[in-house]
Amino acid sequence: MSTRKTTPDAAVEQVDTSYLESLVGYNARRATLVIVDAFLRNMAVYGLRPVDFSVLSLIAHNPGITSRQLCTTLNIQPPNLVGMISQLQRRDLITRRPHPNDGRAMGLHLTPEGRKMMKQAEVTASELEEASTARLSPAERRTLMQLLKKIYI
Amino acid sequence: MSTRKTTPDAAVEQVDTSYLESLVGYNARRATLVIVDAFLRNMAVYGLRPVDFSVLSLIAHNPGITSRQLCTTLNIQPPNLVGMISQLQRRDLITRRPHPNDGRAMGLHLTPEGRKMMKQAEVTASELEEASTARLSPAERRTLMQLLKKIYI
DNA sequence: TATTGTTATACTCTATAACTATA
DNA sequence: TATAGTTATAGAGTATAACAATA
Repeated sequence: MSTRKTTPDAAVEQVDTSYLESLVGYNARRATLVIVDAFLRNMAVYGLRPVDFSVLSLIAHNPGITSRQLCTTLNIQPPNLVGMISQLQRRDLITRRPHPNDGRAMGLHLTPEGRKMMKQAEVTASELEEASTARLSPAERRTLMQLLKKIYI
Repeated sequence: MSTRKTTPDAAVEQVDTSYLESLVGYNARRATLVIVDAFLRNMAVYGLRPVDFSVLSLIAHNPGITSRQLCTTLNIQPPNLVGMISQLQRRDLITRRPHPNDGRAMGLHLTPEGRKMMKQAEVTASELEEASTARLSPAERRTLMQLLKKIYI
């Protein structure tokens, strides 16, 4: 049997997070959550979540893109895109036209209203980026994106 | 009425993602998903999701921490932590002991089995970090974490 | 009166199986 | 036989309201 005295429990005053903060994954997740939160607040006026903005932005810069291409690019499961597309169509932000080469697919395009809204939304997104990275210099911001790309590309 | 000819739709061959890739939020989210995916695969042998690992790691480095402190530190809603804690307790990885100063709270501690498992799990997590950031030099890895902290702290 | 931990519950997000129309 | 889009559905993740016990 042990002769060591049993130390009474002490309360934790300050939580030590140094180990978790030494992990890239933890830091990347925390930073992402902060930016996504800011995005949700600032994009609420357009009624756009991050995924809606990504979808509309890809359609804006790739007129005629198909749902399949959106799914592959954004890692969305096809069934989960269906509702988003029909909602954006009901809001008269996008139209679906027959694909020129593939009778199974539909090409997605912004409507004039969609174009007008995205022009403003991309300005808001840029302002939001500036605010989220306010403590970074332009050079640090470029470095950060290069390093993040080295992880996921 | 317009005299402009209607251009027939063209198919999108290569999806242009350059705009999205100019946003820190997009890059941070994509990098996080890659690391989380690797985490899920490598930590499955321990039956730990990222949140379980974070909780156990904080308990390991802060013996006696309360549920409330875990929630605040990890941005978890208290009702969502209850199930995790009881599951970790059922797996005999943690114990709950009365808090020394606060009769409402319970102090959380690792069991010997919990300590043994987390010792291995943290080694796996470190290996995983190395693999996820294999294309980064040690200096770049340090820079990346500094820049991410500048966003979320 | 405020806080810790809890239950119940709802809402969102994500994933899978199976179908149709076309390639 | 494979692929684009769709439906139905299940599971995981996240959020809010309300309560008992204690501060």
